[in-house]
Amino acid sequence: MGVNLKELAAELKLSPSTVSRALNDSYEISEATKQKVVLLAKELDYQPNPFARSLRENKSKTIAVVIPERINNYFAKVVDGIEEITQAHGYHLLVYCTQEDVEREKKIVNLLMNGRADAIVISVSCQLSDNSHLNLLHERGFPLVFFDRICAEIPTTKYITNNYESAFEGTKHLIQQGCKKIAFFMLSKELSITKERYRGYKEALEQAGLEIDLSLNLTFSQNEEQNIEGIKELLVSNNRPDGILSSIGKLALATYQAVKQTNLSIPRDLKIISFFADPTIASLLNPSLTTITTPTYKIGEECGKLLIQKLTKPKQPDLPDQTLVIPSTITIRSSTIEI
Amino acid sequence: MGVNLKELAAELKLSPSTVSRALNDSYEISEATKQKVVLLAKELDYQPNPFARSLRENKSKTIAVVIPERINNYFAKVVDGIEEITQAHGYHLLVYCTQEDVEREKKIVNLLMNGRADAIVISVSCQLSDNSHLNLLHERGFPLVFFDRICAEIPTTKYITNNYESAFEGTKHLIQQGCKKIAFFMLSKELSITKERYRGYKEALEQAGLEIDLSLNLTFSQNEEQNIEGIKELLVSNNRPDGILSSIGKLALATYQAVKQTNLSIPRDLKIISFFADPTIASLLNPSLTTITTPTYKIGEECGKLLIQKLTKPKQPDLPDQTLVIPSTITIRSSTIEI
DNA sequence: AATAAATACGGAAACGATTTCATTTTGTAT
DNA sequence: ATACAAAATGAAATCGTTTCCGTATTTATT
Repeated sequence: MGVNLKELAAELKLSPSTVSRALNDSYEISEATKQKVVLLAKELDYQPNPFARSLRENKSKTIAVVIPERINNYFAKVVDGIEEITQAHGYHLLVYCTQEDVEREKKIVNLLMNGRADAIVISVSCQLSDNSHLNLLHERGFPLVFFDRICAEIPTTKYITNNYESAFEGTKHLIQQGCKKIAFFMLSKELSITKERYRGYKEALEQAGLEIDLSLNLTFSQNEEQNIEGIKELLVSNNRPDGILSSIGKLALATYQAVKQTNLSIPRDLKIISFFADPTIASLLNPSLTTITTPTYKIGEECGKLLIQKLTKPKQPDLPDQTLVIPSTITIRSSTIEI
Repeated sequence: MGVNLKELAAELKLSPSTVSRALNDSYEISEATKQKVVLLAKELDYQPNPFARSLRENKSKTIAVVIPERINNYFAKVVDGIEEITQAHGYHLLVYCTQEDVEREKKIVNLLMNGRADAIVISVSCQLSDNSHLNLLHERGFPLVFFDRICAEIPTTKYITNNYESAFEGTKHLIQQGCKKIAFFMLSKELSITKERYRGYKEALEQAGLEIDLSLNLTFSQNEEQNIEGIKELLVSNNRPDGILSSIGKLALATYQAVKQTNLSIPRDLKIISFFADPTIASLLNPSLTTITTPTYKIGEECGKLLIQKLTKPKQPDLPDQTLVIPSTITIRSSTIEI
C-alpha cells in the first residue's frame, strides 16, 4: 500500500538503518538528517508496518478485552474507560464478547496465547467453573487483569467493587423499609460477585434476626422469557417475597416485566433494589429503581493505567496479586420507598 | 513464549519449510510426515506467530469496527453480529469508539491506514462534515463498509434501514393519533440518517396538509443535561408540540426526563415515537414507548458476511457501490395511544 | 532399460522493521 | 600535521513465517 522504510531510504540516499534511527529520534543521528528524514516521511505519508515492528520487538501494542456481554452498559463503560487511557498511549483494543458462554471464553483465551495481544483484561463468564485456561495464561507470564467477575485463585491484579458492603447495606435498607421476606436474585452461584453479594445479603438478614429462606435465593439463566416466567411464578406463590435484592441489573428489569403481569405493585407489595449500571434508565423506570451503582468507567481507567504502567515502562515486575476495591454508591429511588 | 516453527522442525529432524507445509496441509507432504508433525505440534502446543504470518501474507485476520458510542445497545448489537460471523472464520475485532468526536474518528482512521486491519466497518460520528479521511482510505483500495450512519458519496457497500419509510410511517401514526404540531428531534443535520428521517417526517406532514414549523425541528448535543433543559423549555413554551418524532433513542429518554419536570402527561398532552434499540427498556418506560426498531444484529451479520466473502475468497472484486436496506419495524405502545 | 514424470523434501529468499557491529567521517588536542 | 576520540552512517543479522526454486528419490511410460 504505502511506502516502506527501504524505499524511503533509497529516496533519501540513506541506509534503512539510518532512516529508522532518524524516525525514532536516536541520538546517533545528526539533527540535519533527522529533519530531512522526518520531512520526507511526512510528505510520502510513511506508516511503519505494525507487523514487522511487532515481530521484531515482540510486542503488539494491543490489549485484549474480554467481556461476557456487549449489550450491557456496565461492561461497555469499562471498555470505554480502558480505551480512554490506553489509546492515548498508542494501544489498540481487541474486544471479545463471550456471550456468557464458557466454551467461547476458553477458545478466545487460547487464541490469545500466541502473543496477538500484550495483555488481557477480563471479566469472566457466569458459567465459569474451571479456570485452567486463564491459569495457564497467567503461568506463562502473560499480563492478566481481572475486573468485576474475578478468579480469586489466580494471583494477579483484580479490580472489584465493595460487593459485600453494598449488598449488606442494600439489604439493610430493605429491612429498614419493613421487608421481612427478602429474596436474592443471581445469575450463577459460582461467580465471585455473587458469592460476595450473597454474603452481604445473608449477614444483613442474620444481623436483623431474619431467617434465610433458601427458596427465595434464585438462580436465573440467559433466557429472558424463562427468567420472567420464573419470577412471576415466585410472585404469585404462597412464598411471595416482599423485597428483592437483585445482584444483576437485567434481573431487576425482568422483575419489572414479571410484576406487570401480576396485580402486585412496587413498592407497596414488593420492594426491590438492584445492582444496576444505568442511572438514567433506573430513574425512568416506573417506579424508579433503587440502585447500587459501580463507577465502571473508573474501573476501566484503572485497568488501563495499570497496564500502561506495566507495558510501557522497562523492566516492570509481574502484576501484583492484589484486589483493589472501588466502592459503589446506593441511590434510593421509589422502588424501595413507600409513597 | 511457546515453541516456534524452527524448534519444532529441529525436534522432528525436518526443515522448517516442510513443517510449515505439513501444518498447512500442503499436497506436497506425505500423510505420514503430516501426522507426525501435527502430533508434535499439538503436544508442544505450537502456536504460529501471528505477526510473522501477517508480515509474510500481508493480511492481519483482523477487522476494525468504528462506532460513535459503546454505551448504546444499537451499536453494541451490530458489533455482536459482526463478531458472530467473523469469529467463526478466525477473524479478530479491533473495536474503536469515537465518542461522537470527529477528530477522534480521523485519528483512528488514519491509524488504520498502516494495514493493522484488513477492513473497516464504520458508522460515522454525528459531527462528521468532511470525510476526506475515509475517502483516502477507500481510494487506497481499503475495504470499507458503512452501516447506519453512512457517507453517501463514497462508492462502497452500505447497510442501512428504511429510514425514510420508517419516519414517514411513524409520523403518519402520530397524525392518525390526532397530533397537529409534531416536533422532530435530531442529533445533527449532517447525518445521513437524519436527512432521510427528516424527509420522511416532512413528507408525512405535507401529505396530511400540516405545516412544517422549523422551530419544532430541534438539534441536540452530546450534553444530556443541556438536552433535557432544552426539551423542557420547549414543552413549557407557547409553541409546545403535541407529538414528537425522535430520530435518536436517547432523545426520547431525555424527553421522558424533561416531561417528569413538567405537569404534562404522555400520551395525553404529548405523544412520542422514537427510533429505539432496546424493546425491553421501551416496554418498561412509563408510559411504554412506541418505537421504530432496526434489526441491528442482522446488520452486523450482513456486514460480517460481506467482509468474509471479500477477504477469504481469492481474487475478489472491490466492494460494490450499493446501499442495502434492512427494514425496521414499528411497535406501537402506550406513548402514542390515548388511554 | 532408459527416460519422463511425479512425489517428498530442503535451502534460501522474502516480508519490513530494529539493532548490533563495523566503518567512515569529522572534530580536537598535541 | 598527526593521533585519537567522538559523531554519523552503513551492512547485515534478526524476528517467525511462507513460498519459490532446486534436487533427490521413487514411480510410471514407452
